[in-house]
Amino acid sequence: MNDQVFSDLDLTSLLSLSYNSTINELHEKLSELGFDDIRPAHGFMFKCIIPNGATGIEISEYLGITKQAVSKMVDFLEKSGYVMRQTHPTDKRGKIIVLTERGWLVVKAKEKILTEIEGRWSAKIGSERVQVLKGDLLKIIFKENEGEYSSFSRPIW
Amino acid sequence: MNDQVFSDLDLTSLLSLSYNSTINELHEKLSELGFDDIRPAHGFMFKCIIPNGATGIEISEYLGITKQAVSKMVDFLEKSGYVMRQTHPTDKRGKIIVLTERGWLVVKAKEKILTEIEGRWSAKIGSERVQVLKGDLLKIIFKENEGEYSSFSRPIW
DNA sequence: ACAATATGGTCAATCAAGTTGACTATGATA
DNA sequence: TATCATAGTCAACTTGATTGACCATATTGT
Repeated sequence: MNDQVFSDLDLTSLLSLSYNSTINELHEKLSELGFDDIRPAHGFMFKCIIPNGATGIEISEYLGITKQAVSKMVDFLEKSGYVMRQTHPTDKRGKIIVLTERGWLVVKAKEKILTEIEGRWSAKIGSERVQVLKGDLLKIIFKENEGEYSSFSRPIW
Repeated sequence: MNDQVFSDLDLTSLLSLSYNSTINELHEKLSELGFDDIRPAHGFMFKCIIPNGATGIEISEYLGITKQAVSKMVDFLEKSGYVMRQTHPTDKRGKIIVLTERGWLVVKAKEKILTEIEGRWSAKIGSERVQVLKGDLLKIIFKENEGEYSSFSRPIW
């Protein structure tokens, strides 16, 4: 196999590498803190739940998977103590998924870790450049013609 | 569920969104060109194969999956005409996976599409800024302390 | 030289995370 | 109030990975 020439990477590969290395570091650190059963998709779900809970259907639309798959994920996360199913206040068919105390702990830990990582980047390229970077990425994901953000790709965590 | 405030996204989410939207667009366009059976992992494998072929073990290390999983992928890609297994020139145990003509076609198409996308970005934020962006991302994925690029995250395509 | 061990690849069984389809209970509507 | 729609769960299946066993060939140590 040919060696990868890093200085010649296209933008897509660079985005992939930087994103993946961030997510890997995040989950390594979470693992060290005892949250070793949390996968990226779980954090993605937490983002949908925060701050006031969400129904299974809402989560499934957010994650882009079926409601049955969400139900299985919630089974797992409920068993491991991160979320709870609550009865829906107005709709007796529905349930609301909310974070438990442990769920909030992992969310706080995630924020701390990501802040650290972003801080390391600021130390390396300067915080102004990080702001420019964020602004540029924001412009890039904004679909010029359609005037809205791309719908098929969603942030994890 | 709370609405996503796009202007307040952290860097990780921005990287995820921009990466995913790029990959989605790439595969949509490939699909239109008739390469609808190609998944991102396949393109990743092509990158390892180019330009002189690779053994199954090499590919498995590159992709970070088992050699058995690679073998199945190669079965699929061979059946659909993108790669071939060749006998290894010196090691009678081994085989070399190489691209077929159709395999090269999809690689060329991918390059064209990614160039278009990067060009669109240049048109939007300016090509100098795209260069800065690339340089910054490169610095970010370079692990300062260890003096080497992060090993667990690899580019797709 | 050759016995012991390591390596490349495949086969088979299994696992994990998703899917589709069927169903129940409740809600909304003609 | 009869009908249709919706939220959630159960069960069966699909897919892309895994582990373990195996064969053929290479490499190594004595």
